[in-house]
Amino acid sequence: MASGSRTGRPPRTSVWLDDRLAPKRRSNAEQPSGLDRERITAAAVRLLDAEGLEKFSMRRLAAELGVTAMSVYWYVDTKDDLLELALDSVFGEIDLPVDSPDADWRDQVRRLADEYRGLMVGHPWVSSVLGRYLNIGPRAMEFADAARRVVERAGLPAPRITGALSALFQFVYGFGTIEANWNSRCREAGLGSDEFFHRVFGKVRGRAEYATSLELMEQRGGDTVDEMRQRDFDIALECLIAGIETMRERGTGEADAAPDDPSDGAS
Amino acid sequence: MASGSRTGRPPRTSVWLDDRLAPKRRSNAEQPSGLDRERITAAAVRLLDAEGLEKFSMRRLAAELGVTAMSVYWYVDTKDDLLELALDSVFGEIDLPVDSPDADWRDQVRRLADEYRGLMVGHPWVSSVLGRYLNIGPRAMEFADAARRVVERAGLPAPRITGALSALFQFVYGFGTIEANWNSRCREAGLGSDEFFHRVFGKVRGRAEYATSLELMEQRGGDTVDEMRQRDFDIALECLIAGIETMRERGTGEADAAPDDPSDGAS
DNA sequence: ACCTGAACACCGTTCAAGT
DNA sequence: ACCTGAACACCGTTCAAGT
Repeated sequence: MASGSRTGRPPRTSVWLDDRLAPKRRSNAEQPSGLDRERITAAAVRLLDAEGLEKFSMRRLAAELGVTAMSVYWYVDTKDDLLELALDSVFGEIDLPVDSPDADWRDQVRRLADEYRGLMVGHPWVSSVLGRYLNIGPRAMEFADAARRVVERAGLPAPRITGALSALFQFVYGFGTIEANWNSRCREAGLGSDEFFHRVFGKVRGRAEYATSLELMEQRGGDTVDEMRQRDFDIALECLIAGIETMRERGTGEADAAPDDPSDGAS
Repeated sequence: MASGSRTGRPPRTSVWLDDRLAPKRRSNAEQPSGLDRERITAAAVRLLDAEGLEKFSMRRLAAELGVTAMSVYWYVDTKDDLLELALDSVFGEIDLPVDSPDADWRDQVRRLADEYRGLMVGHPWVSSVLGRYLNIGPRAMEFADAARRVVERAGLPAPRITGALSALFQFVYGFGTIEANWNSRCREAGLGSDEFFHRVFGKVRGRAEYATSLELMEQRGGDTVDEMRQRDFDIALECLIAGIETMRERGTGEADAAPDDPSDGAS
């Protein structure tokens, strides 16, 4: 009945949880072809960046490494595993804030949000991969821990911290997804952001369904698409930070812990 | 040089912008096989719901319709076009608020957010499709218009409205993506949300990288995964609403319009 | 106008075989 | 221990042909 069991073996959950090859992950390049997990992952990231997730294939990757498609399977169980490895590897690019209790938590939130957004814009395939897997690799966990420490310093009651984290970083995720997708389409069309915008804009002019949206756009005349986007991001982020500040001491808690559980302040 | 031009014809942007077949979209089922766009789209949605985006294929869909794979191509240019049609069709399920100026905008925001989240959870493929295409179908536009009208009623200065919209709905998008993905994995594993959680939880116990996350989880003992998720969603949404309220009159505008443009209050 | 069949250029992955 | 080649069961899409 369970759809994942048609091949006999149980459905995979994540490289980080059930990787048959994990212990043999020696990075010594003593192999005939100089292959190892790091080299494969790095090549995957390079290819994903250059050609996109759609065109990425095990065969294409193997060719890039000068090797047969099946050689890669010696180091990696499945394509899914490889994508998870690539995902976690780019999380390593994020510059995490040092734990300085004198710094303003708001600035640190802004910096983390910028870093996260930058990751998604810099690697347009990240959004899609993030949405497909569990994202529990070691570097993603470091990022999550850092984010939690920063938001904890805002002084929220404990049960609200995960909600605030969710508001912040799910927003950045959604924003980065749209932005990365837009950029990819521009690249495919061989156009700059503004040229592509005006092409879409032009095709839609005069159609009733788009009247109000067009109107909204014309009010913001004079700016580039990138400027509008940056401003929306900044405003949204300030909105979130201000929202978090209001939740520090407000006693209401309609949405807080279960109705008959008064242990909100527990460490 | 542009990567999209390898096939000779220009890269597609959207069914809604360059659909060669648009005018012939007659819905009279006078065809030999009773096929038309609506029937095809409906079947696609059914199949996507039942088996997921990964397993969805033109051949599989054709089989479901009792027809050859290539028959579908008479009504639809590409698989991408079909996915955009399916996406817009489920946007039609969203129950839009009537324009009642006496209702509290906060309640209407909560309702729209719930509807949007419900759409993504009810159709786990929606998140992925949303992240890949432009989402400018007629029903998606109606939703966007409704959202804009609701947020406008919060009384923000005009240049902040799109930022606030972004904060709200990109958050719901991100949240819904994670949630839908989690649910899909549970279904694949043939487990309930809590059982699946405890499986992952168990595999990770004792590993240093996961120590702080596990600690965080244990503090919330006693609740089901769904309850925790619902609470995070509610708290995040209240955080966003509170944030929007603080942006109504605050004069700072560090992130507002361009520095030398004082025309903020323009209609 | 609508539908089919065969074909092209791909996929991820398995498996037996090589070194 | 590591890598290859052939094969399986698929893809999206084109194109010439049928009715």
